[in-house]
Amino acid sequence: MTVPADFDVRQFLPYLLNQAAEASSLEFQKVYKDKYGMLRNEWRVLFHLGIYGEMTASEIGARAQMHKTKISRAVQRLAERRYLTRNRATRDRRVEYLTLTVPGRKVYQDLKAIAADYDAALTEAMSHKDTAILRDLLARLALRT
Amino acid sequence: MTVPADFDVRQFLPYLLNQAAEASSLEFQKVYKDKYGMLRNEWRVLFHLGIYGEMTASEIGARAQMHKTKISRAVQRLAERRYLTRNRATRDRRVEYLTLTVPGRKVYQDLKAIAADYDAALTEAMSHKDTAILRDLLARLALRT
DNA sequence: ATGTAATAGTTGTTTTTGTAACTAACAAGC
DNA sequence: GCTTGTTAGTTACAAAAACAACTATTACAT
Repeated sequence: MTVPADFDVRQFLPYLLNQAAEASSLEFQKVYKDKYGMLRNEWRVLFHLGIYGEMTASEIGARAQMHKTKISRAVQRLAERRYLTRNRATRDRRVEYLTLTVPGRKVYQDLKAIAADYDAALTEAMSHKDTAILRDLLARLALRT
Repeated sequence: MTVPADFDVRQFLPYLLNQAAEASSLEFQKVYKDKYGMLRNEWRVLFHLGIYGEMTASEIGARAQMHKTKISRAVQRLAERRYLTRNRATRDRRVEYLTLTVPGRKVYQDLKAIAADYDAALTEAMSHKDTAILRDLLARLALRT
């Protein structure tokens, strides 16, 4: 709890993180927004289903650290667009299994490829070692919740 | 444009950045929200004025990369709470000089101290060298806009 | 001097988010 | 079986953000 008298708020980690997150999200956001009319939460749900296959809303919530209302609305919109299908579980009828449709998987593959390119562009000016450190620290910070 | 077939979207930098930003902002957000009823944009405006002293809204916008409507509304609320005063410039009467009041500066000092502690807690588990890399890369990513 | 464009900041309207309350289904104890 | 508590997901309402249009003032070219 020792507070250095000269602490510079411009170096405050949450501030830097938010700035970097906003700046780096902008360009890619335009892709899924303009090209597919998707919101960020929808893109997140989509890509979790793309990675893990069939999942329930709660499972997505646990993985993505998203609140259930966000997921509920994202799923609704993705279902309207026919990017995923919902299947009520027989064993526990509260639960719904979510699966990407063929068009949904196509969108996922497309966005994933664009994301890969964009990620490469973002890290272009960084050393391989530094980006590894960056990703590791970010993942750890994200888990801190 | 070489896309590795095995690109893992979970490692996508904007995603990691957003996750880390959200997680690390949460706790501190509670402080300025619960203790001072402030929004994030207000805290940002406040701390820019705390650092740089008298500024105009546009100057804050340029430094913080915030849109002018965000600043306008943040300034309004900070003025209502008497945390800052607005002074119309005589030379160019479109411009307003913003300055923290004594209570405003007090709030800034308090939040800054808490931020320092919190920053220390966040980086506790990281090596000094790694946090330096982290801050540097984040700052660079933020500038990329 | 006068019309046109640019800048500083505000306001209004629409989206999106956050919070809390809700329904439906299950689980466990009695 | 029946009450009580828990979980999955949805919906309603309030708060906040995004976006566009606006006013006032200055700058600049003719």
